[in-house]
Amino acid sequence: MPEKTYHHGDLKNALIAAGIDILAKEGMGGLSLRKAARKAGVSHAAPYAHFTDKQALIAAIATDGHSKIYARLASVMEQYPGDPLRQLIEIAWSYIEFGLQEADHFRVMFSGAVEKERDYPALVEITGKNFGLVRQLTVRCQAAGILAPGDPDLAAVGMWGLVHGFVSLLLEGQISHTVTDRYSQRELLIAALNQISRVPIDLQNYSTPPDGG
Amino acid sequence: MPEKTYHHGDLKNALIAAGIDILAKEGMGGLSLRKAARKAGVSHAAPYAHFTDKQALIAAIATDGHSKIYARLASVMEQYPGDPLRQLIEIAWSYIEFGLQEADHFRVMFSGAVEKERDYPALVEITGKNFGLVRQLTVRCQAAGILAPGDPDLAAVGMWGLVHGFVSLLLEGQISHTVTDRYSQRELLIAALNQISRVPIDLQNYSTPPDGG
DNA sequence: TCCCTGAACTTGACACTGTCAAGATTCTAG
DNA sequence: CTAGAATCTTGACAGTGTCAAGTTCAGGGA
Repeated sequence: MPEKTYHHGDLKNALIAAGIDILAKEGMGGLSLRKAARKAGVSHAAPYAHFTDKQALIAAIATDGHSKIYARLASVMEQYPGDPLRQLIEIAWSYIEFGLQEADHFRVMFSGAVEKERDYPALVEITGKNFGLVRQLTVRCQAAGILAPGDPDLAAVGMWGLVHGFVSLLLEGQISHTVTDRYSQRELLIAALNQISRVPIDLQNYSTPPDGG
Repeated sequence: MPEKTYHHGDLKNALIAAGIDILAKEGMGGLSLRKAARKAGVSHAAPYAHFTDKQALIAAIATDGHSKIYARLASVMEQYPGDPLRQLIEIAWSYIEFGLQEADHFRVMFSGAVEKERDYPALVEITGKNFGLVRQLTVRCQAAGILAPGDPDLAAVGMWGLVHGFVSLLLEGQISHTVTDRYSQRELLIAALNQISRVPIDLQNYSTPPDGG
């Protein structure tokens, strides 16, 4: 049990956690430094000992989100070694699940909430790591004939773009309801992937994520 | 020259224009109702005669953005009748140009800044119209063998997702600099489109938008 | 042991924001 | 011409990001 001391002990992480919580419950508009401070049980100016800015807290929250995505994707990657098609599908699905479940956290990461990423090295590093993972997946899919051959960087941009754009449009309600009413999100994903896949993906075989996912 | 009268005359549109201007110069963080009011030369509470909320102004700005995109895309569509491949490429390019040139306006439209689109019928209508246009393009591309056959709604989601995701990732600096340093945005787009296109798109032929675009 | 330096935190202030209520002004339908 | 609606102003309130000054506390050197 943490004693109530003058020094919090782990305020920085407590503020990040509080911020993520506020984000989940009230969305971007409800997120404020003072509210996070209140939630962590400290005074309104305490955060300035750990974050230069509100921007800095937001950047930390975004960094946390990217780390969580990396952990998810890496875990899925390990789960299906030697099956790049399954890796592609389940990694995309995992990405989408995160986006839909943690919508506002996802938005903080990809919606320009962090105005100058350059200023936050940890953020730059983790986003680079994520791109590397996507690139790695791309290379394997190319070797397996799932994706077209060519510069893997270019293929990675196309593939990731497809998946990311799909979540974004879904998240912002840009996809007509005449479509979303007729198909499940999983079906929509498979269909989207089928547009870049060189081998046809049979909906039957991949209609649901396998158990133990 | 507009006289300085008590009644502004066109305050609603003036506020939208002011908002767009602020967005372009200071980004989302700099946008406030009071600043827009100041810019339009009215008192700080005047906007409430035309917008119930700050959200309502943001929704109006988003609606304006979607209309502008629609106008762009429709114009490109007319420019190349009977050439669906060119339509696909130049529509995608035009979409991307808007996103990159009017980055913050674009973000307002696609980043959850409008929390309840449902409440803004004009916004819902124009986004539906845009999806219709994308769908129309998709059908033509399918007929020409450029996109895989099948439910055009599904194909539209995949195609639009690809383009939209590409802009979003570019805009938020998620694409590794090792990639963006080596290729122009136009090249990246062509490469991305090549991943969903059934017919290979020769970079040579489409490296630049044709004159008069 | 004492002190002292720096980090972590509090208190108080400032300008700015979204929003509401009350009043002033102008437009327009009858 | 007049009544009511639409538009706009003024003034207020709570909440916000941020800074400056002071308070508490942990750890190291004497």
